Amino acid sequence: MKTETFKVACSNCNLRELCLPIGLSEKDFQRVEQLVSQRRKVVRGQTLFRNGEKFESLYAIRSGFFKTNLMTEDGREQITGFQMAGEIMGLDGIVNDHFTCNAIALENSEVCLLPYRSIEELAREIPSLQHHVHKIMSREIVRENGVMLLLGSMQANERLAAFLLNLIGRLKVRGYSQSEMVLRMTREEIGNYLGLKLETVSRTFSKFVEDGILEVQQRAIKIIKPDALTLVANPEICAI
Amino acid sequence: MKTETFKVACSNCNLRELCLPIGLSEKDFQRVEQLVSQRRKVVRGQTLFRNGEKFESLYAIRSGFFKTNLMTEDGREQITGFQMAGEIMGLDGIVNDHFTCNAIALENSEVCLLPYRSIEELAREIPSLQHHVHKIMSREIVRENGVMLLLGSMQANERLAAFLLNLIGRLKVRGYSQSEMVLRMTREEIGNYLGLKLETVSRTFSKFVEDGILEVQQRAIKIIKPDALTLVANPEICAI
DNA sequence: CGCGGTGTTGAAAATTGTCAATAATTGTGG
DNA sequence: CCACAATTATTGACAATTTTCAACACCGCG
Repeated sequence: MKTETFKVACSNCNLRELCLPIGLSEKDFQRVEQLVSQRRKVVRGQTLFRNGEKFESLYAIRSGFFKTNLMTEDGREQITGFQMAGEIMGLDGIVNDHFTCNAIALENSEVCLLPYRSIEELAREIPSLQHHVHKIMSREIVRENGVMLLLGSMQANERLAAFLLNLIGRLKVRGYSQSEMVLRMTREEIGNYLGLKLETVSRTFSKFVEDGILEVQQRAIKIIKPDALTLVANPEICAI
Repeated sequence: MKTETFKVACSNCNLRELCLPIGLSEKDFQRVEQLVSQRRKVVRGQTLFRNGEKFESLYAIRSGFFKTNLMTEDGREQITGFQMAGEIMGLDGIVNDHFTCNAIALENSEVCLLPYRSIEELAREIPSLQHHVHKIMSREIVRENGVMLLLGSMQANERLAAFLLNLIGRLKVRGYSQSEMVLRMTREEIGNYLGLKLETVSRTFSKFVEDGILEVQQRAIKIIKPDALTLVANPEICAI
């Protein structure tokens, strides 16, 4: 639970265009960088923050992979998102000064602490930072809207296809292959996020392999026919 | 599509504690009020804003009732929320300067325009307004997390129970009865929001009536056993 | 090398969806 | 104000998708 302090956080971080607004002046950049003075390592399986805990910082993922989830009292889990490097966690904590979900590392990870009060202060002085914060929150709202569409209107194969395309797209932005990836989560976690049981996820993977759309070796996924996958995820195109 | 201009918007509005931060100084209150200088009437069925349209304002509902939805190209709809007086719409537009969903009035309504650039400016000068904006966005994120739990992990009867309790709770805050309400949406719209077909919604209503939990006359709902409804919505309590 | 966690697959069950008929309600125009 | 049409809601019978339960295979690690 200890938090190490570093001198410089952002200058040498190749994710800064994801975390920070572009076009900051040298001076403003330094002020923001000063704000991001603490990092924390989170080992696989460890909880970064949990429901009910006091909210004081947002967290930017420097490296690694997380899930956020809600747990009901009767033990049901609902995963609300998978987060990768450059993404921000903890926005749910702002409204009530307490986190309302849990964030758990799915691999050994490192996060930068973004003390919320300092962000507010600085955002008042740097308009582009202010707008950036708003955009990050708005983006999360739009993402969740998309998940609602997925959960509310799509079938198992459509959900999984959309999920895989989403993941690979985000990996592509970060410079990874757009055809291959290694999943960080179990079938059960995928199913949980998508509102399906793990067996359904497994079966759907098998069907995609049968159809020659994917190659699957456990968690290693290779997309053979990206267009076919897109077609499954977006039935509207199919209607042409 | 015309927008009328009024002198005073917030002073005489009994929803201001929902829209605006509390504890504003007289001076700051006036500045905020000046910002909210335009209103617009939206008749039942009319679209307030739609996907793709340029984003320039948030909208606060002064009176009436809305739904927001996503439409896929193949004609599928997903309702992402129902909004009532005092609630804010349009947060999805910030990230890309364009709305990503549609807002449709479910009854004759009136909204206040909150020009986004002006909000940003003023938020830089009034910390409590800044924090209030952040809280509104954070609250929306938390709400959507809850919907994900509902859609991903709950069964038809649980979904409907949670939905009804949510609606009646929000109405209660606004001074309405906590046991009776008139729904503003069709069974199809309820089902769409909850990831169910309208027949399933109808059947579930009938079952609740059978069990003596509700009285239902079309859209008029009376909650006879609120505890039983809570029990259906929150199975964890049942596990005691 | 064996064990625990993870993943796959089959068969049966359950929930929800689909299709269809009917009823109730609301809106519209004469 | 009434009649008719259109929309909305209810209910039944059957179908489809997904879940449940179970058995087994695979992988990584101590």
